[in-house]
Amino acid sequence: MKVSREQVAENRRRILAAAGRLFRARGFEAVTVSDVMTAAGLTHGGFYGYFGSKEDLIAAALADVLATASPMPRDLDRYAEAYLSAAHREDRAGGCPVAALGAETIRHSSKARAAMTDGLRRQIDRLSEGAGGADPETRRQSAIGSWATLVGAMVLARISDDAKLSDEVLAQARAWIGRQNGDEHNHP
Amino acid sequence: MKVSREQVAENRRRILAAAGRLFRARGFEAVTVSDVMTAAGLTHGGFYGYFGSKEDLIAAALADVLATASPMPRDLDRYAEAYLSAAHREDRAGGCPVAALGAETIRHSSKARAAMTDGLRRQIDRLSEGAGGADPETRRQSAIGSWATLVGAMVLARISDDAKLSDEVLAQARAWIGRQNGDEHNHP
DNA sequence: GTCTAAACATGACGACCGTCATGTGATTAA
DNA sequence: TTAATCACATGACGGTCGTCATGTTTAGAC
Repeated sequence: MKVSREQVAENRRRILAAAGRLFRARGFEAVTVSDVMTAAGLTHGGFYGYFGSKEDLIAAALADVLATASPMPRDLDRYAEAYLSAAHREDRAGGCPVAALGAETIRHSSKARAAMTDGLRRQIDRLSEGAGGADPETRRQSAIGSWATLVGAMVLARISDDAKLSDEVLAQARAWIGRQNGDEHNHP
Repeated sequence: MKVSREQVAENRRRILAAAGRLFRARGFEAVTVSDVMTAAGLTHGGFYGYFGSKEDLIAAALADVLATASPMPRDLDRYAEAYLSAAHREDRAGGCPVAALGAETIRHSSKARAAMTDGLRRQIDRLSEGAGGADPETRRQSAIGSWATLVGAMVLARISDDAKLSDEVLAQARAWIGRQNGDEHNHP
């Protein structure tokens, strides 16, 4: 049962996409190689024709998800509004890989960690462009501070089993970021 | 081989302490019941005299760690300085359980999640006391925004395999929080 | 059209984990 | 001092997971 070249390419894409979603939803360790292959429409045996090990898949899936980042809105406030939404909080499988898997990545391969670090660098650069202020160093500070706030607020909002508290965390974090940016413009 | 009443109490304390450290260091799933019992100086068989299941242990260990929070410094800036330190970044096993396990807790028992939510509520209250500003609602916003920034910055700093970038994340997040508090005092 | 190599399904393997049954020896209450 | 209880060690059980060997089928080259 050989398969066409295009089919192979699409299978690889499907495996990566399935792994990316499953890992974000359940974490690296709770997802089985068999789970990923089944979700990709295959059986577990073919896996090792695509990746050398589960650890390799983790690194590849992370790099894949991080490569296709969401488009950057005009400014940081718009980005925060979209990121800190209830829809994003509910959609772990399709949401930010840093908020879902950031804390777990440290314990895996150096390639997985390198992929995350690369994503962090690119995200800081992207957010710097959308930050207010003339001084590049100030914009970089806003980018790092805002990104930390966004990731942390999403983790906290997902922790809370009290919907009211969870909503408040999202709203207050949005306001907190807005307060920073607003202050920026008002400064001499 | 019975054991004295005090020994039982100390064993329980040792099991919880070992579980708290191991979970923070390796995550819930990578830690074995046997690992915890060995670290507590016992063998795996006695575990089910103390807890009904591993899931129960997770909830109890989380509640235990969250109950003994670090003392609140005078103001939010001092707290951020201590939290966003290189020492804390390195000490996963003894550090903040939210930064280490927050994202994973969602996938476990409702008791574990409730313990985390309770910890979040208490932390917001604690940080509100150290926040600047006269208006209680503004102080609460500073507490939530700062806490999100602290947790997120620690996650990001631990992700980076580039020490320079990791240090910068900690420093910029500290400055970002300080900018908020500083602005606060200067406002009319 | 034939041959070959490759992709995937099936199935099996060793290892490990959570859990529980049983035995044993010390503690505590009488 | 003795009897009954209880905490823990030992060991075993299903179940599951990552990985690999093998067989089967078909795409692609000649």
